[in-house]
Amino acid sequence: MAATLKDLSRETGLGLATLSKYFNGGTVREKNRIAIEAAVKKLRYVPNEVARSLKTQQSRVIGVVIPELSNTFITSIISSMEDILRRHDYAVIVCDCRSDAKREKEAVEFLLHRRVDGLINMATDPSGAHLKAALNAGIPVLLVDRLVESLRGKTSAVIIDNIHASLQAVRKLTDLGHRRIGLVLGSPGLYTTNQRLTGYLNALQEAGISPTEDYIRYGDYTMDGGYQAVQALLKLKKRPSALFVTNFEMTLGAMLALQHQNIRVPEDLSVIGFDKLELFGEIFPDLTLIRQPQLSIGREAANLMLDLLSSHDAVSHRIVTLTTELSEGHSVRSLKEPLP
Amino acid sequence: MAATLKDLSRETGLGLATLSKYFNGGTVREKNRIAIEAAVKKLRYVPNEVARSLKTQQSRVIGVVIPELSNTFITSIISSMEDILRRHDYAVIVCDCRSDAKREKEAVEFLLHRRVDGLINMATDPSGAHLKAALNAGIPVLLVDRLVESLRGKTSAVIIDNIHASLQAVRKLTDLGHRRIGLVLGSPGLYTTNQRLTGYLNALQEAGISPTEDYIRYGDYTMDGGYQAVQALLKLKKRPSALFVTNFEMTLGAMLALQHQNIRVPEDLSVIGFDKLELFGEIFPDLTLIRQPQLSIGREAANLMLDLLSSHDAVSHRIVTLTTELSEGHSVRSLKEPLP
DNA sequence: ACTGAAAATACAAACGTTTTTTGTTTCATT
DNA sequence: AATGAAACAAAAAACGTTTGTATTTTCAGT
Repeated sequence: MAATLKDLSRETGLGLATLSKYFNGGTVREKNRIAIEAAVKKLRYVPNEVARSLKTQQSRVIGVVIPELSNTFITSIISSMEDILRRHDYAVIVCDCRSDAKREKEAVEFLLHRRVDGLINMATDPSGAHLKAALNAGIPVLLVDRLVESLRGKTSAVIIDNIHASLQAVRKLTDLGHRRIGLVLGSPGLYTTNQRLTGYLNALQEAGISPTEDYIRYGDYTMDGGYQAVQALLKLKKRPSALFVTNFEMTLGAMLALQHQNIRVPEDLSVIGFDKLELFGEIFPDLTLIRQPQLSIGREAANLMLDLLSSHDAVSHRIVTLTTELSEGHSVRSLKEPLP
Repeated sequence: MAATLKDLSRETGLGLATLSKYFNGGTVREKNRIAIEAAVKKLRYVPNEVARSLKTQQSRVIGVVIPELSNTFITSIISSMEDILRRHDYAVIVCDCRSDAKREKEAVEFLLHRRVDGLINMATDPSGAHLKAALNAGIPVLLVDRLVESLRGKTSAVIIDNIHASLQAVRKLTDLGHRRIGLVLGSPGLYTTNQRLTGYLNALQEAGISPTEDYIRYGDYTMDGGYQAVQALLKLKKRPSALFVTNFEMTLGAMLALQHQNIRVPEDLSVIGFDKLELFGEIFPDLTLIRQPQLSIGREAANLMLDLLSSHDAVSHRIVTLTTELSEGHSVRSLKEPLP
């Protein structure tokens, strides 16, 4: 059906080598160029990337393994990543593993069979076991958003400065006189959970506050988890005067819980959230929150991967840390001034 | 680096054909099976899908071209699609064209170069020009969510019954005595826009109401568009008593506009929206709306594509139409009963 | 142990490129 | 007219599989 180089060769009378050279950016004589282009149009020739991949031993495909496709934080990262990679002629195969470690491992194996040139992973399995095969195969692995301890030094990564983000948020609260600060974290064990907890503890220490176990809650990074966590916090005898919620879904859940309990923000309770996303920004427009630069994360990841692919000099792994921004709304009040 | 069949052949003393047969589900002698499995483990052999693709002339890759990756309606379809396809050993390359017809065409070409076995497209360009190359190449094309008129009979499709969905919603309103019904549509020219308008007009006719041009607004399927459209509707001398908003983002925008204008739902205005999505359901929990079965759309699309791929009997194109559901909340009131 | 059929295997060609080698043509420069 | 470089042709090997044909092995039935 589809035309091949051989057909082109017959049509133009040129040799395979010349044609191959033409398609790979080499120079050919003007009249040959014209002949080739005419033949391409006539025979509707398109280069067969599969054959090319086999010969060059690179597929020009990047595998991306993520915990969840239906998550705007993740898709906006992927979107900006894919954009850049495709512009460099790399295709992206995305595998959604539904936050399931077994599926994640299968996805990595699936991608290795397909001989992807590189792997980008937002890790579900904190042990990193799923990535061993990829590292053995010698293909570059790039972690996004979550570091994997056991792979320190073996992979590159693009992350945000979680500790500082958390520190910054909580410091804001202590600066304004808050001493009872509730923290809503993701699932225990995850990299970002640990980091954001550390930042919180650092900020408390800085302010000379000793942490209260009851104020630290785990909400699984889901809206419902955030909702439950806040409900629990509100039931405490000594209620917190402020909340820091460490991802977007949980922030949404937290706000709903507060709304349902008729708690005013910031009069009754101060709140700092996480990840302003377009649509939701309009619903709770005045929230103070930590913003992650999703577009930059995607861009850095794509560029770093392209670097890794072009420099074969093996093991120069880089960890790119991006900074977050504290976007000030009106959901935090100072305890030092009385309410009007 | 990576082991090949030849290495396995050397290691086990078996021929290539035998090994190939083994990997493709054929039977080999017990002792050979054991030898092969040992060698696979020892040499860490993984089949090279690229070589396999070249030989078999199928890439086992499906290309998916969508207008926007950061859209939960779309990603939830893709998610369920990818799940099924991967289980059948098909990889999915997703190309986000940002609702740009030029990018869409480039994406299709990109995928054709990679010799995808099939193409799934939620079309941005209503003319369908971008798909010609794919049809010429003879690969199956499957449209999702949006039909392309010019391709009638040349592609399969999975859609919802837009006319009926719209009819059902608007009939609900007329049944309750509403006669001034505002309609917020997507971008002019899009398939779904036209269909949903038709359903609206049919319902009006059924109720003996002649349509008012002022009540029909285009909101581009964006939240902001919905917001603006509703604001314009509210400025009319004869305000509508009810609204039907035809996608999720616009429904959100509409609700915000109403909130900002202190319009009570349903006391002051009845509203029927579109596409309940998890997170938002909690924010406006009592909305009456049309629900699309995203998971089913994805599932049907995947299965239909698998069908198309296995049956080479060319031109048996099928259009699968799924039904929507009117999910009743409390955002619609009857004009036949006085307010309490 | 002998036969015959079925199962298992070996061999080689093919898929569509890239790349190397060897040798030829083209064409501007001296 | 001679020189040299760039462009070209032709042929062949290679990438790692699959597959058709031909050959060998296996083993039940005698």
